[in-house]
Amino acid sequence: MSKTLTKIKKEFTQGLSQISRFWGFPKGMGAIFAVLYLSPTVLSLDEIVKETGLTKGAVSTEVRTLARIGLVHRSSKLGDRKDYYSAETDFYAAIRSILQERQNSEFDRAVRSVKETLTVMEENWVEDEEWNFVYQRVQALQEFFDAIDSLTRAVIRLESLGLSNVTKILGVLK
Amino acid sequence: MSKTLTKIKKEFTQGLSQISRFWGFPKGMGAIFAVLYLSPTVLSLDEIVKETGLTKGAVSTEVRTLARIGLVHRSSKLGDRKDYYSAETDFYAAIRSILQERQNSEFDRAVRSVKETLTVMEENWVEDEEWNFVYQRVQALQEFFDAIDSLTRAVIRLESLGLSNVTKILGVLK
DNA sequence: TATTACGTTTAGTAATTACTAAACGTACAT
DNA sequence: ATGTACGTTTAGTAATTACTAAACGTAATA
Repeated sequence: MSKTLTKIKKEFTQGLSQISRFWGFPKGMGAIFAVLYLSPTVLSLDEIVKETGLTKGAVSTEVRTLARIGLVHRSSKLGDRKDYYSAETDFYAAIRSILQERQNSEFDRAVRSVKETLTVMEENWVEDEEWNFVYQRVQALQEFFDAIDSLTRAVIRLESLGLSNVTKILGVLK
Repeated sequence: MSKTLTKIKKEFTQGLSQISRFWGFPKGMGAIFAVLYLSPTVLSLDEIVKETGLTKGAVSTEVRTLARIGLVHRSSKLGDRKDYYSAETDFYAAIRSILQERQNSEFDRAVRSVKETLTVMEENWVEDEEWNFVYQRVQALQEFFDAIDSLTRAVIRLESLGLSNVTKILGVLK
């Protein structure tokens, strides 16, 4: 019977690995999270190594980024120098955390560059048909990015993006 | 003067390439879209090749997937066997299209596998502490996925996810 | 001060993904 | 039917990313 449980855990882990890869994260990251998520107790780095089959190095770095984005938590026990890890179970909190993380990233730099293009054009304005066309298009894209940005900021600001809020949104969208 | 415009276009294209890569698409895809987006006229495949510096093969395949997800449109002129491409300018429409695309994908399969885990457990139920624990966790994740799924479906259903709707959402989220 | 038990870093390898170059297929034009 | 102008497919290469193995640093323990 517990044999079955092991199998179920393995399948679940595979599923999360795929989802992880789909969102552009290493699949090992999904596996690590899955193992922690299904564990009733906190796990040490070596235990994660054993469960996932990854090496210590890989788990060390990936568990760190998982902690950074808030999907796992690191803790320690007194008189024990191992670190212990557990999964965040509030996924909405995790999403917020991920969004926040992404705001400071490469992506934001790129989005800013669009805005800069816009100001550069305004400062060196040329009265020209194509110039005008390009300007309008860049502007439209920039407005779109701004809308997205407002949305993510709003989500980040929420204390809790719980089911209730999701329901509210669904209500508005009818 | 037009020299400046060329430069601006290039910078813009680079920005979109980065954004594209950030979201897990090939950076060439971003470049192709950028070129089309800034062009006042529809462009043939060879023109895109010239503008992006990619090869015909690459542009051919990537422009196809761009068309599939609705970010560019293919058209043709009578008495001309070239295909011509233009960029979708309604980004909200594009988002809808992308979401729709993703629903039929690998991702959805993985999400379904979580649900299957759940039913498998229900059918082979074992009265056991850990079993119970695992079941509850899997169930919680599944509910989360369902919430996300409702949201994306709602977004897809909207005829237009315009600024007005975004504003509405922001209003609800306060 | 040496030993042990850990986590981290690093240097190299495997796997994946994006891309190129060129062959190919097709339809139209001669 | 042959040549030409296109888009597509394919087979191989380059670049990137995920991972491994092992050296390393550090702090507690003897």
